[in-house]
Amino acid sequence: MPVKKNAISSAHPWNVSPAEVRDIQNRLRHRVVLSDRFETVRYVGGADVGFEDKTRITRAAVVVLTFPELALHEYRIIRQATTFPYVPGLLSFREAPALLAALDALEQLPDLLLCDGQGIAHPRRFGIASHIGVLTGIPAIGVAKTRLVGEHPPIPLEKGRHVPLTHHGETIGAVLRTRTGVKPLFISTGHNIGLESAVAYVMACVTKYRLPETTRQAHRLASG
DNA sequence: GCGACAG
DNA sequence: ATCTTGTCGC
Repeated sequence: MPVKKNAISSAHPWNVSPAEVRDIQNRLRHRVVLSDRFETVRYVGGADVGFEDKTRITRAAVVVLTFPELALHEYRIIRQATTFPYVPGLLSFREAPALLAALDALEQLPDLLLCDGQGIAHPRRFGIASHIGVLTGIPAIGVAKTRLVGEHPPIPLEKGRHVPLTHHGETIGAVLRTRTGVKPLFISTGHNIGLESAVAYVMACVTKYRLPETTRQAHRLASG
């Protein structure tokens, strides 16, 4: 029997060139919602991507954990040919297709999704977390390990402390210390969630490591 | 023209 | 991201 095709990827073209993708981002950026649009969170998801065969194969992993226990409930791994190069600012066109396919295969969609990468802390305010959030409607948070754009003051060393990340005079995210004395994480709204809530949920998903359990587990599966 | 630059 | 060993520090 034919495999059911991903409803989202079939409705949105991914076979585009680096020249026309910025227009797509500028067209979709206006759909991003910066406030909480969800109720009780029972399942939190984590999404990450890894590569095989010298980046020829994209390996996307999505995990669903119970919240607030953070126990693994379900996970999905999708492998497919890589079709887009890595270009700063265009990450979603390289990684989102496989991630959407993995999300589409889930039995239980998460109430909140933590994505590896930026949300609106992006040149055109449309990083991968926003892209996935807008296309799926799932509240999403951008959790990046390093900065793409923006400036910020020094961050206090204590766990939980955070400072605003600004760009062109506007707050686009927060630089969060998830563990005392450890390199901070760059948090930003992806879609359907406010920044303060995003920071709180990320901290609620952190146990004893710098990265939240969602991203840690997704990363573990995306690597092999 | 010279740097910066998610994963 | 991926290719890779040892090493510094709590």
